[in-house]
Amino acid sequence: FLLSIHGIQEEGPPNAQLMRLDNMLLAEGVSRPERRGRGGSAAAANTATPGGCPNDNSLEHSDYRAKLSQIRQIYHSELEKYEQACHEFTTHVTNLLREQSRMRPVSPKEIERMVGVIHGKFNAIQMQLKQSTCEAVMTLRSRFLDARRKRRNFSKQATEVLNEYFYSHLSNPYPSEEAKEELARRGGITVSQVSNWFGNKRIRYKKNMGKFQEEATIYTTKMAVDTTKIGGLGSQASCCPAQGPSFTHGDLLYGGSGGKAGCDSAAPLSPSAGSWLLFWVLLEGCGGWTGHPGPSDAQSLSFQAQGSWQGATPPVSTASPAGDPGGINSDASN
DNA sequence: AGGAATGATTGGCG
DNA sequence: CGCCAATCATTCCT
Repeated sequence: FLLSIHGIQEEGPPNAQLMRLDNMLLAEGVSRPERRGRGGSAAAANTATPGGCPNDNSLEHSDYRAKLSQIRQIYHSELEKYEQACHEFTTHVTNLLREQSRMRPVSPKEIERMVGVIHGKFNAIQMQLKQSTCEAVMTLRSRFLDARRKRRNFSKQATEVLNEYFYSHLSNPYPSEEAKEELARRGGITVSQVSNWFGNKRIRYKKNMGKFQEEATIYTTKMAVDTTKIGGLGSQASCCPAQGPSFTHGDLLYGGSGGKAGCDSAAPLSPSAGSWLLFWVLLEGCGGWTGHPGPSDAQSLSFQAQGSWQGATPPVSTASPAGDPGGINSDASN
């Protein structure tokens, strides 16, 4: 008899929110499809059911699913508890009123009203439960599904491969789709990870080339050795900084403001380096990355002049770590 | 603990 | 659509 009353707790405004919560819980697979369609007792048998998440074809979120399942379990056990309590309370109050009806007139209307109030209270509690469950799910989602939170550094192999390509195509570090696939394959990562890596690398290299000098020399020399360059001159071909031996970090610097994107804009470079850089610039067709990815993909002169792709970055100069010359590699062999 | 490094995401642009 | 720049969030390193 207790499910006969249903009209009373039809609150207007908060209903929308409740709908939202219900929908979300449903979407997350937290609440069951049938939910509380019927009276209180319906929810009994579902606590332990493990399966049931519909569209969750998870790849590796077993952990996520475990946590979600935990949330669901708590949600249902709480929900059941509330419904049971509601039921008990309702019968209790009903009985009480019925008993009182022997002493004084108690209209059925009054009973109904009472029951309605009780249900309203318990619904409010359920509402809170749903809300907090939603919050928990949201938190969980952001914790597990947001890939940023699961970042792992790439393997040595992957960074090796990527850096190798980057520094050997420094003049135009924009791998084609095929190249990306190849790099992804060799590094054991995905193509989009390769793209991300190059995006990050370009911007960070450009932003602070000094930081990458060592790395650059490492990879360029490695490359040079690897390719068993042309002749004795090969070593210089790897350009200025590749000459690791002469000094630890190339400390040559480059007037930050100088280079503009123009082909022969190398003029304002430091005096000693100017000729070399100009040479390389010309040799490279002065292609900056920013310009055209075009034909400059020649088998990679491993070096390029600064003027090229990062030329357009004004803000660099201040950023350099205290006292560190914004050093770019430039020729220092003399 | 705190900062540097680093992978991923977001918004804007051509 | 790919890129850049800024930003986030985590991991690594001291």
